Amino acid sequence: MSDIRVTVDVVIFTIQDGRLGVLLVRRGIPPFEGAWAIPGGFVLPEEGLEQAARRELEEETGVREVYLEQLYTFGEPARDPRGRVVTVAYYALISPERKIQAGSDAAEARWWPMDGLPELAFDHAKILRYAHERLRNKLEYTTVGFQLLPESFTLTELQQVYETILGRPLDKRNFRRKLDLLGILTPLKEHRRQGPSRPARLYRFSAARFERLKDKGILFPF
Amino acid sequence: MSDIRVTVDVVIFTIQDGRLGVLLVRRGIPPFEGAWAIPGGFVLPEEGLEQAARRELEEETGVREVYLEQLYTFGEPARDPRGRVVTVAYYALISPERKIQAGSDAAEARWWPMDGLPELAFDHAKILRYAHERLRNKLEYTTVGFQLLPESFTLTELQQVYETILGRPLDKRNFRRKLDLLGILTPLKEHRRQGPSRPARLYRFSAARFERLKDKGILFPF
DNA sequence: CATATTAGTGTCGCAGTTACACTATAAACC
DNA sequence: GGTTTATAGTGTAACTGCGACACTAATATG
Repeated sequence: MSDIRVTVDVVIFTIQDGRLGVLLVRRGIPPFEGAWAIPGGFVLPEEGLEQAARRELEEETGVREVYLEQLYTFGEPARDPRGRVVTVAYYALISPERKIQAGSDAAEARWWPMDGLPELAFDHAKILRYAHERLRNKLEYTTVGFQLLPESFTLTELQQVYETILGRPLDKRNFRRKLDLLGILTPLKEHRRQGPSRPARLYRFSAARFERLKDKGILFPF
Repeated sequence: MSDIRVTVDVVIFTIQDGRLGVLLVRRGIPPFEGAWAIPGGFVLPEEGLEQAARRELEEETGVREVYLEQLYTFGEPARDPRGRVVTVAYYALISPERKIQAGSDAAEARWWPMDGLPELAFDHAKILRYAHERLRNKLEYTTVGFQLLPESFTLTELQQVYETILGRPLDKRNFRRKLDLLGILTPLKEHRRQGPSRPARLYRFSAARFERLKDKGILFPF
């Protein structure tokens, strides 16, 4: 009697040539035929919620072991015209190098920039807004930003990720000072050459260092 | 086929003679017969999730219009031995003066201090830990603390609420200075007399003032 | 060799935070 | 009514973190 259909929806963020992008799939059938939707699907009977979200994520993008966090659960009775559906929304961050096969199954799927979204099905516009806001907040006090970059990156690239998501420019020297104080970056020997200018040193995120800081309650202050 | 039972559980916090307290109900039937549990119940077919949580809250305590926030959704396949149950957990804050009728229906219900909990049913210990942590975090940057106090209160009482939940002592002068700077308290004419000592001035929270600050992005820094 | 382009670096002022100790007031007691 | 007792209430100084700000360094390109 009080059984309800339960789905997971996964907001998959990435960095799209300097902008924040999100993966959407196009609906081929009503309701909202032709509109775009957040990838998701039913939770299987023997499957945990996060497990279901990871399965959906892998089906859509082919990637595993990415940052994934529960966002919120949406359950307005009228959110799906076909009947009662409660959806547990997650969001994931994947680095541009990994977004190999957007849309492996038959459905049409593509990346959209967050500042130029198409028409969205159901209450998915609301879910996306909420996910974006959560990401912004999370960025201010954690290191999730690294999840959106490849393993090695330059400081300028890292700063651009932060500026993109926060939607405001950051001061280069202040940005670098804070990173330096945190001591969570390991400089590499290599440099990145691009165009007629000084090459930038590559760094990688040193998770071990970060874990120690996190244990002391020190987080990421941007 | 992928229908799942969906419940809401509501962690109801209050202040218990200077300590953080939570309302629990005793289970009269297996599984976990005799153990204590977070009040909750099934989501009705035509009912939103928050609406369901408010209904449970009112059934247990008789109070409405309290602070209520979605906490997290727990859905491990094995969390309920009777079958698949996904629970959307909420937490609520109610002031001591309002906790009139703990356990209005037949079930045994009582307040427990968070630092001396009984044995808990299902994964409810985990849910409580998570709720406590969320409350602590929330307290650091919002004004939810006021929700746990009666309409008028002394500064010492307010400070005790913060110390109780944060689990650390705060400096009296610094605490008062911050409140003064925020300007969200209105002093009243009355004082509270208790025992052989100087009476403390009563204050009340001025929500209007707070809303203006919130709009500017200024929050509560403890 | 000159030019263009991005990388990389230090300081100073301000604001917010912490640490810290004494006086004020009313009730209770004798 | 004077003394005792208990809690309320108040200011300052050092420190720390944060923002604002401009020039030199290194390589590719033509």
